[in-house]
Amino acid sequence: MPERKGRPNLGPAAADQNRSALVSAARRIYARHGHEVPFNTIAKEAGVGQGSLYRHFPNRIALAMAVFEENFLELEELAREHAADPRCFELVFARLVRQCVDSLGFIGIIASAGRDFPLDATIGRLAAVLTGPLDRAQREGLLRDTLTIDDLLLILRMLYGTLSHGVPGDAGPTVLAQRVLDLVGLPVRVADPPPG
Amino acid sequence: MPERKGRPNLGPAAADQNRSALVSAARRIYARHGHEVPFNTIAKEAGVGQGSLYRHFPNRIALAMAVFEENFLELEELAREHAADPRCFELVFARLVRQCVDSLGFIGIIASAGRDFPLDATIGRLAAVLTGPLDRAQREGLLRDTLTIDDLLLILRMLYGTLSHGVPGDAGPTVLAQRVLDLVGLPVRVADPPPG
Amino acid sequence: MPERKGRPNLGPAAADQNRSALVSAARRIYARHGHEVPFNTIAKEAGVGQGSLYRHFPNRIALAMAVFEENFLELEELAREHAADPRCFELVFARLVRQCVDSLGFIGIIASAGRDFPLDATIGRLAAVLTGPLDRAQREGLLRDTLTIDDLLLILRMLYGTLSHGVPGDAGPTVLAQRVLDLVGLPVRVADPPPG
Amino acid sequence: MPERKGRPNLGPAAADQNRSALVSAARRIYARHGHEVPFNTIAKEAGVGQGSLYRHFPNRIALAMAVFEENFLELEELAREHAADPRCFELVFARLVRQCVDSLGFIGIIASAGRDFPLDATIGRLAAVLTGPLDRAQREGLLRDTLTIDDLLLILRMLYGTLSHGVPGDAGPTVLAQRVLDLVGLPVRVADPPPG
DNA sequence: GATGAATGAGCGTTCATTCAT
DNA sequence: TATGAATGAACGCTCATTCAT
Repeated sequence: MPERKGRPNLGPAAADQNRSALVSAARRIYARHGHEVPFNTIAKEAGVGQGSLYRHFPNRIALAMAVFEENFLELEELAREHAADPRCFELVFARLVRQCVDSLGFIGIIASAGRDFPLDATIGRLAAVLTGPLDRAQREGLLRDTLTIDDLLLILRMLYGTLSHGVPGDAGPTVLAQRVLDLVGLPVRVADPPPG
Repeated sequence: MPERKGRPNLGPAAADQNRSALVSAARRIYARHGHEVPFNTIAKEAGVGQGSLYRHFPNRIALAMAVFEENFLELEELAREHAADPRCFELVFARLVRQCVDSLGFIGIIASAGRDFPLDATIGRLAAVLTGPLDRAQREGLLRDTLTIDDLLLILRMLYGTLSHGVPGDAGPTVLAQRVLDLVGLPVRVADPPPG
Repeated sequence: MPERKGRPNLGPAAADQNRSALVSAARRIYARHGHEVPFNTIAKEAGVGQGSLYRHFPNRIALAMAVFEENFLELEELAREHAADPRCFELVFARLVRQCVDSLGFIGIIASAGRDFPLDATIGRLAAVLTGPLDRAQREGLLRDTLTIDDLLLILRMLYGTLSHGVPGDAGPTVLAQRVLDLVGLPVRVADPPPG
Repeated sequence: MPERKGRPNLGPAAADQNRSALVSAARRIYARHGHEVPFNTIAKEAGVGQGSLYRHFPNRIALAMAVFEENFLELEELAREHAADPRCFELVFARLVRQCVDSLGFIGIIASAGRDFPLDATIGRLAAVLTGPLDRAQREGLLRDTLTIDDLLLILRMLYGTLSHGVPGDAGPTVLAQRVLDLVGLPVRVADPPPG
């Protein structure tokens, strides 16, 4: 007489559903409570057993990587689509900032992983998406010539660092991000968050 | 059945020594491991019992406050001494940046205290030290007129945010801080850390 | 790095077993050492991890409540069964006294919870079980008319108070309880404890 | 340059003062918070160093004993003064009840000392004070003949037990004590507490 | 594959007791 | 003798991780 109570066991069929439920639960939870919530909070929010969480993502880093993968794909596609557009840089960077704002928790996981996580590949991939658009923007005279990829990476880090420490009376993260970009003199307009 | 062996009890005379031993142990530990180390790691590093740690600093925030108090006094004295100097702003801000670099862990404590710690007084005090020097520097034409106190506070936050998430292959924090200042266009030269 | 050796994990199937093991361990431990033993002594006695103790009973009060619930059900059933019996009061009250003797530790938890535990509902439920039998016994002339429900509650409190402070050379609790009842002139005979 | 701060060290002269300050601080504290307050709370309330507390009373039991000694002297004197009075029992017992109400905390110390404290001597002394008055009262027909010294001791225990577990909405202890005495049929009127 | 109970190491904190001054 | 700082064992509780079903 199995399955007496609790969530029904839907069997293997539910695997994919569970996986995405976990990712979006993580987005919600991390946005609300930061990345230091007990790991199984996410399982609960996703309506999934704790074992399933561990099966899909053996640790927090794996979860973050999954989100980054989505983010990268989106970014790379955007860059490809607008390769010919002189304003490509602004488009891509604005989207990147948007992602950064939306994925604070996942970045936080990586940030606090320290040497447990080799950052090089991720940074390389980020540099790769940005290089083309940056060059182009500089050739068009839309961006000062002295700005390097490393500067952009540092700016991203500043952005994350600034946003990651919420303060009671803060302006919303979008507004704050815009102020940061303005202060470093980057002519990029942060888009509003997607509705929902 | 306490105190059977181990550390000798040096008596009340050691109180002040212990207090400063705790503060400097905290500086060391936080610099090496971030502000999330178990609290009593600090007691161990200071060579002091856990109870003494709690006697001197009933919680992490109290420890941070003690350090901030020292920092503020130093800053306020510096501002007073150089009130007449046109380069006062640079001196004070450079020192502030230095303190920020050296006190990352303590700032981290406050940053993660959230609503448990009323930030207003601290921010007000910071604004108060900076206002005079900022005005003066702008009158002297050493700083662009559009820069507000709020911008400075945001820059400090960016600075802290950037430094607070150490990354394996990082340049030293001093170098990183300098790059941040350069990126936001603040003509301030970060001093080298005091030896020792 | 949990669960490297030691107790085997018997899986969820053991949940119910564990729960009752905890309750009966608590009965044993509280009887032997009073309700102020470290909470996880009970886990150890039950042969169960500390986490399981907290899963089943998030705090001492929850443990006491579980026992009271059992006790109340027993009492209410007894009252129902013997509703027609003129000696119903004696039966019910004797059982109640028996429970009181056997559950001293759990009562102690509640008694020391102070304002953390709203006693009203529990007292109300107790009053409810006793009212019918009391009336009946008075109508039958088996009990003096002046005795109120409040008196009964006070007697119970006296009983608990008396038993709760064990004294080295004490007579057994059953004997002591009987002496208390005799002193207050309640014609109730305390049953012997159930064997085992 | 001794005595830089804090309470002045008055030297040996203050010994007696300190001792009584400690006892009356203990009365206040125990009345307000029960006997489980941290031991040095009493030193603080007395305005005395923690070392002095331990010098005068090496443990809680010693403190309780000191109070009991006072109580016994008072009781014995009262019994002696009124030896000829037929109402001696009532006087003495009422006073005893009053002491019991006022010294709940100290009794609690003893009650929770278990086997660490040999109760026999204390009980013997109590029995000794009560025997004469009890006999006399029975001879006078003021008390039922069946009442033994052991009954009286049990009544005291019931009294303490009842009062020791405060309950949020309780009537004052004096009122409660009276109800207990009435329930056990002891014709004794509990005096009001001494003012102050 | 999914479920969720079980495990126990580890951190924060308190407090009894000691002891240099 | 008085003072009060120092010590560290012990408890409450959380949560990462494992594993029987």
